[in-house]
Amino acid sequence: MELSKNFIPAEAEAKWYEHWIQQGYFNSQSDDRPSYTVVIPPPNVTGVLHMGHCLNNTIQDILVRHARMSGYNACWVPGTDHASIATEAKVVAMLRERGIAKSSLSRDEFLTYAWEWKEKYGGIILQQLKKMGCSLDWNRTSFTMDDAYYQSVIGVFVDLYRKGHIYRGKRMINWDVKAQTALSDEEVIYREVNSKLYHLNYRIEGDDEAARTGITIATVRPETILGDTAICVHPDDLRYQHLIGRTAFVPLINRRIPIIADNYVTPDFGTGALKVTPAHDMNDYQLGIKYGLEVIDTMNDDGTMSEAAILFVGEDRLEVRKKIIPQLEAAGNLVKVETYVNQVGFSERTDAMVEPRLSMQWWVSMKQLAEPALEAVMQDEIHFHPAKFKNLYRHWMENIKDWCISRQLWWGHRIPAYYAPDGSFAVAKSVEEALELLQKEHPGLTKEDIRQDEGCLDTWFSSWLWPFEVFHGLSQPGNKEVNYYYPTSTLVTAPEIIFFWVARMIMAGYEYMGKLPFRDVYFTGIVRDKQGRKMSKSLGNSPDLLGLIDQYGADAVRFGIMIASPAGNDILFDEAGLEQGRHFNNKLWNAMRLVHGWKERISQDADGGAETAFARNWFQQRLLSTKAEVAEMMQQFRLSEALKTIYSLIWDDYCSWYLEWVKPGMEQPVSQEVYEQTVGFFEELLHLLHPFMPFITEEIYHLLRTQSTDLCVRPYAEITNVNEDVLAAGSLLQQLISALRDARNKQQIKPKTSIELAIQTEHPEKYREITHLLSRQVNASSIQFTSDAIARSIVVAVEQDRFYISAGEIGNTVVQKEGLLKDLQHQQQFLEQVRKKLQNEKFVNNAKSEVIAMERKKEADAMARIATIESALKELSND
RNA sequence: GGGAGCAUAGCUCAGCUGGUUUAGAGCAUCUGCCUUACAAGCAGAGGGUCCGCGGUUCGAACCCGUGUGCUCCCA
Repeated sequence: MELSKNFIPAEAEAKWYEHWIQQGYFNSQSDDRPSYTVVIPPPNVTGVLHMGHCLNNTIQDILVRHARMSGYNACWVPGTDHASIATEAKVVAMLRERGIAKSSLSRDEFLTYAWEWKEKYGGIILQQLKKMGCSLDWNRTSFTMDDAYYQSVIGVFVDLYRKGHIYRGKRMINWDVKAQTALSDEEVIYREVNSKLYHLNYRIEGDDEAARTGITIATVRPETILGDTAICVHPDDLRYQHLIGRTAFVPLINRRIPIIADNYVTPDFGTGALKVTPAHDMNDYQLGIKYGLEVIDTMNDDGTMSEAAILFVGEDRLEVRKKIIPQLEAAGNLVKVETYVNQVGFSERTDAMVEPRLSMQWWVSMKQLAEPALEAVMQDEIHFHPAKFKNLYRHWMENIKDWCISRQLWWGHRIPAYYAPDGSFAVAKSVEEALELLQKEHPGLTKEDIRQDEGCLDTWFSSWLWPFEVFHGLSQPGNKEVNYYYPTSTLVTAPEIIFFWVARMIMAGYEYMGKLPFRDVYFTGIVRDKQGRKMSKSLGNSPDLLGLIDQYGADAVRFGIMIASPAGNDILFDEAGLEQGRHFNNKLWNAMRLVHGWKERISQDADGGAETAFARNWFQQRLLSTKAEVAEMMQQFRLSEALKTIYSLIWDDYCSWYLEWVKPGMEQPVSQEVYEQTVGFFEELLHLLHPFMPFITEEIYHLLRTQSTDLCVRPYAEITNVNEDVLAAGSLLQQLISALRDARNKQQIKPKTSIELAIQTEHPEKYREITHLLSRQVNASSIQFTSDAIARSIVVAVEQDRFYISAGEIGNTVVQKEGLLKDLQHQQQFLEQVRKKLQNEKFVNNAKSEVIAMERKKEADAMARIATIESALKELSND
């Protein structure tokens, strides 16, 4: 078979993904193996794959593939959430393009269009995950608005309402004027904005000095003065003492408002006098309650001024903000204008400037639900990786606020509350049930008389059920599937959604399943660009992931993103990482080509067997010990380190050392034994790497030799004990080869020039087995043992032994001498440090015996090296 | 204003319970090699007051305190 010079990712990726799917490897059915379950954090149905998804899903795939090969029944559930605000915005945009206004449609008509949109564009992201090699069980694809799921969400609402955890209340909320819906606190993004701080003077009732002077407040939202119902000052503020209790007039409309005192006011901000607008500011609202102030809502749903504003009715509040100033100036109320930078909230979905607003909404009271959820994490029933997120979690859970779950949207789970004409309402799963409930109070009521709440529920109110409802844990309680797969094993997510998703899933898990939803939570970092900026659509710094996969291959992309991403630390995305991944592909490919080429050179009479025994024995142990290390790292979710370890095992140990050691000479035959073992090692390396880079490993696995099964489902073998002596002998050899090569380099001995090597040691048996290896690796024509120094040679010291290099002409004694002197100084300093330790009685008494033994060996080695260097120096001066 | 985190080579970062030949990797740099697996490569090298200052300890990059600088989250 003809092998291409380089690995071609696109072909292998398409081929193997299809094969895996055909074989049904990713489909899980409950059986008697232990389960390893992961539910995907459902991406928005509107979403397309970005770097965050890439990182997150690569990690999940690594965990799932690793579990699958470790004997677990691995199940990774895909799906999407309905993303009510984002999807509704997309649908509205689609309708606009077709010339249809949402307001011209009935709810049902609109939803028909929405489903049409969802079927057509929704879930593109799931197709993209396949490109990355994600081993998801596609038979289980879930959606938060699937029929059964929908009913479960409604059921939970009704249940929580009946338990008293859900209530309806008029409260201050964040209002998105574009989407015309309430937003939860988490959906508001605060940004610094250059604003203007207007100083406005309010006239005061009366005709004394104070009244003539008036009182000056400062505001960045002058249009809200139309809703002012008080002015507040600090009770200790000497400037305003005499005004407390008097009456001021709102400019332009001359509403009479009281001047009150409360220590909420910061005297040194602005003028120290605060205008109070209870309907349009969170804090003002609290003041309003405290002092029984009137609440005047001056804004309509769409952000225009309402009738209550008296002026500018029907005009947008941001327009009014500009237009009101000349009028205030003309009326003599404008004192001055300052520039001012403040934090302003914007809608995460529509980017509209969010208006705090008083509104009737549905709430979940969180305190009781939070308790077991906090406990579970603090008691390590659920493990966070890294654990530092426990602090963050605790802080939030201990200061938890009620959750606003209603949204004034149509796309989503419609709130199951039904109103009678008089405004009384019932919460029930169906209109019939609601009618029954309402009829208790209103006997004559008919179905036609009652109407369902127009709003729908926050998307998170459905996704908090995800870990069990994807297995129908609520819709078919206690079914076989949920019993088997729940609690799930590991949740992989971004720390950004620790509150609105992770915490709430934990609450729902305990509330509805009576059990934790997952045992481990792995928090990924946030993917940033090279300059450390968060990736975002508006910055346009998000690379096109599918383009990168085309360019580098999925394995290289997975490698690139994983190699630089320790758990919980942000990663600066750099294409250099992907390049490294591509180089690694190339390395693997070429190692395969080398080994592959030996197949035709296998010969019964080849005498490679004995010669390479040392190398094979060493690598076997090296492989074993690395496998143990990797297993340990996987256990601890140190995935990036595990990958680095495997990378180095393959590149350095296998390719650079092992293959060079066992490689037959030019045109030389290779023994069956060496060939088999080398291929076997290679397979194990691919096996170890497979969860990280599934495509190339599967491809090479099958190119190496005919396989009875696929790598994808090959189980890992038990890890046996490691022979440390063999490892030590190997690393001694490596050290020796490097030192001799270094000496050759420093003396500028050309690679092609062979040397003669003499070894002076008290333990020649240490080297007997490796002399032929050594001679090949350092290009020595002969190796002998000597009891005396060799004249006119370069001496190299390794541990307590000396190695003399002789070559045709060894030139530069000056360079050699300089090098030796530098090394001598280094060794002496080192020895001094070691001795200082050993002479310290407290050290000798307190330290562990292994540590002391190590120090003694360091001392002996250093002394031997110093002696070697000194004698070499003497030789040089004799010349 | 409240909370959390980070600071290690030119750059990006590892370094788990304090002791592993006076701190590791990748990239970048330098030297020598087109050695028929791989120049997307090979063999080597240089490069660090582990942010400053105190402390605990026989021993600190690691633990404690403090200062400085940066980042994030919440209001």
